[in-house]
Amino acid sequence: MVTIKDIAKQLGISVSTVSRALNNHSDIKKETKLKVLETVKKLNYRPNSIARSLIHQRTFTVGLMIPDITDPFFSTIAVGAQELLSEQGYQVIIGNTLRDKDKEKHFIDSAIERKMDGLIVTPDHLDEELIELLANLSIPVVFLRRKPPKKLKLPYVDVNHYKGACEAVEHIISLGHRKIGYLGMPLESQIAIDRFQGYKDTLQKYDIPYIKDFIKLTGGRTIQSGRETMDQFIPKLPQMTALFAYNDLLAIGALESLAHHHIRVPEEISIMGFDDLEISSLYWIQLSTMSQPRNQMGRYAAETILKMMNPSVTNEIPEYIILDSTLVQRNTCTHVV
Amino acid sequence: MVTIKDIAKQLGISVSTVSRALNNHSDIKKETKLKVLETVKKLNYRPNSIARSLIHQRTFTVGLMIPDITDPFFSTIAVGAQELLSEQGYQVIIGNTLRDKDKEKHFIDSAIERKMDGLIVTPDHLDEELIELLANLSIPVVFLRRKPPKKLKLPYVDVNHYKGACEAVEHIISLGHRKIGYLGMPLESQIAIDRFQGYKDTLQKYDIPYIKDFIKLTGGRTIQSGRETMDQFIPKLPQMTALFAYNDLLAIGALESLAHHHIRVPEEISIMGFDDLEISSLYWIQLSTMSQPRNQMGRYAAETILKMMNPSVTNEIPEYIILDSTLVQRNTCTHVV
DNA sequence: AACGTTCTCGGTAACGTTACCGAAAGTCGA
DNA sequence: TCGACTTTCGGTAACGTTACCGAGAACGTT
Repeated sequence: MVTIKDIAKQLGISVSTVSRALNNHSDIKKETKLKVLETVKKLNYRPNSIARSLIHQRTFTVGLMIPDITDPFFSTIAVGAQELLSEQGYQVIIGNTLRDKDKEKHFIDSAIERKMDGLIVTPDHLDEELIELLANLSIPVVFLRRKPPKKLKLPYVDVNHYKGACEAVEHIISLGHRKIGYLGMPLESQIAIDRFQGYKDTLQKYDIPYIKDFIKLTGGRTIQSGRETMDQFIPKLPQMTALFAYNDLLAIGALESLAHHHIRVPEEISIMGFDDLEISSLYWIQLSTMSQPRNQMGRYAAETILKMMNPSVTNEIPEYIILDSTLVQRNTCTHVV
Repeated sequence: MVTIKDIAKQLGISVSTVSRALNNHSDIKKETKLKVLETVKKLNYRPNSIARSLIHQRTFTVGLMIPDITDPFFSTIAVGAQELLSEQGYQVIIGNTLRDKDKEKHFIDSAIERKMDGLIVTPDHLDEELIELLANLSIPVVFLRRKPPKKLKLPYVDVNHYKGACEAVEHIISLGHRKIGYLGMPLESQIAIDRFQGYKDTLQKYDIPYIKDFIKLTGGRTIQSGRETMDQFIPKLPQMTALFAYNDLLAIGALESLAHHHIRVPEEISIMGFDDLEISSLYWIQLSTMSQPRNQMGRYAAETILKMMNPSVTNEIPEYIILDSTLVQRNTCTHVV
């Protein structure tokens, strides 16, 4: 490998002079600087950022821990974060955890040992061990899509799931529906709780009775599980005129089930999703849904971590950034007949 | 930051002894080793892999350059590569180029400066400059989804696009079709050339005349552009009984267009795709297609780069790995009436 | 008791780079 | 021509770690 020493030797000058030439210091003659740059090209020298990192105690890398890059939801967030960070010279290291606890822990370990400058995380398994790990971290951390436990006192970026659910249900109600079901996830995550609460509170706000038979919770977060759960819904269907799903995947699963049972959407039942995935705008689906600003979430998380990594008086670090989701009206939600 | 020095100081021993304790060397007393490990825990010491890299001249990082992580096609490849590499202690750094030439160049630059141990690339803009850059690289490089130019002499992993196209068209023919159109990409990439050639050669093999009007090439690789191009096809449609599309996105665009024009698939026309995306198995689409072993491609690329990074006599480095695609029969391809 | 062997440890240099300090050379005005 | 200042450079130490060599202690053998 060609190093700064080789250049110094070649020109008969010292390494410190070469270093200064390469880093645009002022105390160097223009002539020698040019000679150095010339030799750099000739020898195809490339600075070793490893050595640089060791001195500066900065690696210009940021870790981004997400559950699944295969999921367009998260990859879009990742792209948003990456765009901003790479503009600032940071390398983004994606940790794909597949919602596996050991992988989450392993990634944070690796972030410590590789001396990343910051960390953006969407942890799934936030148990005592992981909290302890994050608490002892000496680098900035931003939470994404999850409020950090009080103990941690870290900034976070999320959308207002509660408000989004309220608006979704409110829209359904504004179309005249009164018998509105909910197809959701078990109340194990805060997001699931918030969206369900939004559903319930909005019903109450409009004096619509809460009917337990209109609620069905699924196991997985896949189209398949949405479909299977909807199959169980079908018998009670005549009473229901609209259904609010926890997310687009479940909604699409429901659409599959309904199509399979020859129940017309939206004529016989209206369906509302949450997320606005790419596939939701497909010709055959055209799902009405709440769109989340995914790319922006990534960007805001990046912006926050940048502020934390480069502290200055003028840069206030926000406690949290809560974004709004927006209603996207397509073809699965219409006036009750 | 707590370093190896702090541990040495705390115990009144030398840093080299601590280092040997941490690296399982034999010339150390069990007693002192235990004391060291104890202090490591007490002080929450973490080895600094940056410093380690500097000495060992290895960073245990591998760069993975892909056009778009948002595309499930590439993210699945990435996951496959990541699985294998992280098992071996490597960190994967994903470079999302968005098919932008500057970003490709920038990522390779960054790979050099950060002293990555290896590189897996799917370059889009393989011009002289980029070839030169790759040629001067002192680290192993594996090409993915693209044959490297002769000048480079690097191993590559790909599927046999020609053979896949042949099998697809052969399957269509076996269903009795003789009037088979092609909806493709401009012949700018090798993949586009191979698939088109497979289409043409198979027609010839079965003495089916090649009709120019049955060929339409699109601009983009999106559903949208597939749809728009299909709209132009519609007038000539009565003569055609089947259509082979360059990939699933174009095929789905075609399905949209056909649905919009109330032309029934597969009753009036059969459609065949290539790639087997997740959405192709959706209830409303059920696209017959050629499935590419995406995860495996990533794994093989990882396996190859691992062999190159850890040379030994027993490990032969393959010149190339060509995988087969497999026919997935769904509902868009049926017997001609 | 003297010897060779094994076990255990410390000191030093090195990886590639930059910060810092001091010194030599050049410049300028009086 | 002299001092003061500026310009330009080199040497050294440091970042955190490991490889290498040599030395002392402990041990057993004759």
